[in-house]
Amino acid sequence: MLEKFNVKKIEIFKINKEKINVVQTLKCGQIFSYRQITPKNFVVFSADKKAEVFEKEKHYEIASNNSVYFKNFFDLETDYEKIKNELIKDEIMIEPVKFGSGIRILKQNLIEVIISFVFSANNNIKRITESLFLLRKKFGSFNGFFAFPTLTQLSQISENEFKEIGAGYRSVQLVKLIRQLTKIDFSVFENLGSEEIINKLKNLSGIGSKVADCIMLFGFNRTDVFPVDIWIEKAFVNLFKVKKEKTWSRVEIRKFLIKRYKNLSGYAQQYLFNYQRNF
DNA sequence: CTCCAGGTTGTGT
DNA sequence: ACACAACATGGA
Repeated sequence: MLEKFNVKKIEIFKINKEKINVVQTLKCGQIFSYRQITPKNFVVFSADKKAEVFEKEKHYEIASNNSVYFKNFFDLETDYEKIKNELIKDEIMIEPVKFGSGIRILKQNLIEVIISFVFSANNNIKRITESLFLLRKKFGSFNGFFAFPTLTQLSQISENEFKEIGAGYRSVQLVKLIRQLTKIDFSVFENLGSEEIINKLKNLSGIGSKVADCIMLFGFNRTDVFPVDIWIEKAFVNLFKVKKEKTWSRVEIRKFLIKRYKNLSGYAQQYLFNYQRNF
């Protein structure tokens, strides 16, 4: 019946709550493209795909016509118990890990992550979310919902149109950035070391050290990076017993934390960010 | 009115 | 290499 109209069938799959806390995962700042309908019902958008999440007693029901994509998206294969047990060997991490124990790092769409985190610079989450919603609504394809604009669609957007959706002074950077992105073959990035990719990213308009690290973590799923923003600065001062006379730069904080958490830095960052922001 | 928000950039030393 | 003001915008 549905096939006649070339509509993919909506599938439902379940995720045990041991595996993930969807509320924590969506609200910890890594993703801007979701909506909370009721306390137990969320809609998540990624690129041109959509999933609806229903919280039940002991599991979540995920309804989507891209179930394969979202099974990967929620990062269900990674052994977070192992990661958390390793991290809490550091006493400082015990509370943050306990507080955000259901957080998973989502495997998001690369272009969406890049554009989203350029919007995030010197901005607040409420405004970022609103701007990105308007971006999808005004420039994304509609197929029951508004998809994130493709690179081709993004490259049609003018500086003024970016200003209209609240991008502010980032509008110039975004237009430049998108032009640069169209000339990049990201498939070769997979084989590069993290520092190499970061250097390439930092050459792009609107991308500095922190946004580059976010792209690494949320777009490339590299966990040997540590995005240091205002909240990590606060967490660092509050939780780590460092000399108070010295004022630590973000570069120094990043280096200190990566040396401490190594290839688990990205996970540690999410726990600390979430703890500092929401506790 | 001033300060802040998941910072980056250009310019100065 | 590091420091620092300027940069839109809406909310507190």
